Amino acid sequence: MQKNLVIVESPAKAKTIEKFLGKDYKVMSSYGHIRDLKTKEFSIDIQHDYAPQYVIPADKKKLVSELKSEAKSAEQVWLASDEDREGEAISWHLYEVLGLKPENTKRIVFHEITKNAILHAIETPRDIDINLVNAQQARRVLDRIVGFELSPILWRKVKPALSAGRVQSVAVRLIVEREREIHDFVSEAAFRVIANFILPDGTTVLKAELNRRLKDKREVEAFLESCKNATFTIDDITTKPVKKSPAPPFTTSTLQQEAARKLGYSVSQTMMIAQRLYESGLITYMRTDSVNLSDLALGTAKEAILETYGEKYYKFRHYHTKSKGAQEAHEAIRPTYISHVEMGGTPQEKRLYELIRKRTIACQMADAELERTTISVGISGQTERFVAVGEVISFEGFLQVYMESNDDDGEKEQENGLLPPVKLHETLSLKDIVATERFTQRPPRYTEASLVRRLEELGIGRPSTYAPTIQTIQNREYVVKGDKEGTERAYTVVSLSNGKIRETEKTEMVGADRNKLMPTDIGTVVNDFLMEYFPDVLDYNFTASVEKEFDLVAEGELLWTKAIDKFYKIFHPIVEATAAVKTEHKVGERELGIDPKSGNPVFVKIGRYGPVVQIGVAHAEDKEAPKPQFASLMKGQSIDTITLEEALKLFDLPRTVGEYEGKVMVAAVGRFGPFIRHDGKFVSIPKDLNPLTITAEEAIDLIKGKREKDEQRFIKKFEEEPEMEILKGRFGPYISYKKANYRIPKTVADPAVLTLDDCKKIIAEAGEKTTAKKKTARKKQA
DNA sequence: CAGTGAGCGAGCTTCCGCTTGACTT
Repeated sequence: MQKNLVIVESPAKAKTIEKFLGKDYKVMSSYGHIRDLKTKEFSIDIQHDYAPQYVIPADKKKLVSELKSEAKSAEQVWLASDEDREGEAISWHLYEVLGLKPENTKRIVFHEITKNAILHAIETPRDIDINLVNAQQARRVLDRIVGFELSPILWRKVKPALSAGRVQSVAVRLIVEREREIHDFVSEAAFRVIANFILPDGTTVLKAELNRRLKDKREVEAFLESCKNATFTIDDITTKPVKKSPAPPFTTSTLQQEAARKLGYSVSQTMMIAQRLYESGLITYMRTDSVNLSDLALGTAKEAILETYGEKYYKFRHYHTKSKGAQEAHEAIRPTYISHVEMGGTPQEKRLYELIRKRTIACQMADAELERTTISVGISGQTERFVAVGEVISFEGFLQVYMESNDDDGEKEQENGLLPPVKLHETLSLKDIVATERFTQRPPRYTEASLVRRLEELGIGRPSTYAPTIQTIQNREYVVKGDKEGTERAYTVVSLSNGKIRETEKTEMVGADRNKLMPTDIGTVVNDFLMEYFPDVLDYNFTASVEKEFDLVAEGELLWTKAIDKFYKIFHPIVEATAAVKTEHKVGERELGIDPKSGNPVFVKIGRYGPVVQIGVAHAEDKEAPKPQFASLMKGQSIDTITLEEALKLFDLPRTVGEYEGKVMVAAVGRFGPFIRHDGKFVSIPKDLNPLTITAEEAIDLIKGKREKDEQRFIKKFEEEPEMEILKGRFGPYISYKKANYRIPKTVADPAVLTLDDCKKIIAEAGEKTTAKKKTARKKQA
């Protein structure tokens, strides 16, 4: 017999709120949305004003029936989902699905999870805001139309199972365009000139840089020549105070960026760890775009700062969320209790918690004060000067606790440290001058985190979707996260020392990248295709402009169906027209030339299974005609750059490498990369070897190596039961029996002592579990 | 730190945003 039922979005929230409200209230969670469009069908009735067909997903049925029965027996139902568009829609769906009545249903919102805030919310209920709900429906329907009309075009024109959408397609575009910028980038060289002077004391060195870079070697030589007999005098010393302010508290996107820079976590790793911290009650909600801090948090941060650092270090700061229509449904990401320093958990969790705690405290601390000193060294007879800049921290302020990192992975500018004491008009003696050829930097490739930052700047995607979007564009093989080897570049160093000018050639590695996002052939082809036919959807401002429409809907000034209709009337005809274009050649196809052996044309294109070379064309009607030949491109090759010669070489595979133990060895490229087949067994060919050039000796070494490794995998075999094996795997020892694998219980200290009967027992015990698991695994795949 | 190892004619595939789950053999 419950008097009141409160429904919130997340179970962790439900737990805390229940404590505040006492025994007259039962608090349950909807676990996000409880109803959505069907997953496999279009589910929008275009003819009838875009009516959406909503269903309750299978995994929500049980929850919904529980909510329904609780709602029935409650005197009053309180819908307490978040205050934003999605939250309002969740409340509305609950209202509809649970069959709630207006007289005993109330909609409440609160901005922080404290007793006072919740009690206040209960005292000031309102009704469901149907305009806000309609803005959400418009957003949902638009995304479905875009996704489900564009994707099938890609299946027909490019490759099956591809996808396109308002968010993911722009993410891919950013990466494709950045790669083109990098490709087209021409670096410019200039000489950076650094002098080392000796102060009058005869020992102290002052390092200073010329106030401009010199164009070329001739200019450098002329300049150095002119310095040979010049005098160097300190002609100016200025000192001015500089202030630095702390960064605002974490949102999802800034947390992802800082955790990547400072801790090296991937975007999804950060979210998983943050989720655990949230569930343990250590931090506030981790999916938020708000930089707002509750009064309680501001108060405890103040206390912590006063106690640890003193009054001088404290400064009250209030941060405002930039996005218009400020949906301060959540707070910034912060520790639940700022006084809480030590915590249990894994080292990863500890490090992320510490990062969040420090950032939160720092944002309420005083500015750091620095003194920047600039020393100018004049050169007799010249207008150029050498300049030395040094910074001294006069008051640490927030830097005591936390300093935000930046992305630059370019060349490190010299640290501005402390400068030696000097006097104005002092004459310095020259130790040496070194002019080093430096090049302008190409634009950087995106990391996961910097892509998230860019998407957020464009207003595309939400905190809950950044990580999944990055996953999707990689799953579709539009983008790969990987390393790029650098290239060697020569540069010149010209120096003046002991009155002599010397020139040396040096080399450096440039352009190497680790863990960066790069487009694949598929990503590039799909992007170019979409850019050609659907530039409006791919426009960086598309989301912003439809959001403006949704805002009008939310304010009740525009019918949501009108907003959708306006878009659909323009969009759908293009879809129809594009689908109707019969192309003989696939999108992105390129002719390389003629195969000298057969005289047939050679193409590269995106095939059913990825990039492929094709010789000859198919003749569907003529069964006698020779079929075209196919060969997949190898890793590192691209349909944009592959030459006819390279393409024809691919047809040399599979290739017989030689014989070993009386059996042939064949090199080929399979689904998982290049391999050697020998005696019915497969061995992968490592990166540094090529299946086109691998020798018999190298292949035999690989086979031997593989055999050795296989031996080490076995912990135990049983003669009486050859199908039973104990093996070493990635997750520890396991039993393999009749092609199925079984985990060894943790109670077994040494798996090598297990007998055949022990193994059979383990299998029998695990038997029921595994069959159940397999069923769910299959469901997931379907 | 394992396992896998083709094809280019069906079938099925797909969106974005809200939320955790049951578990790695």
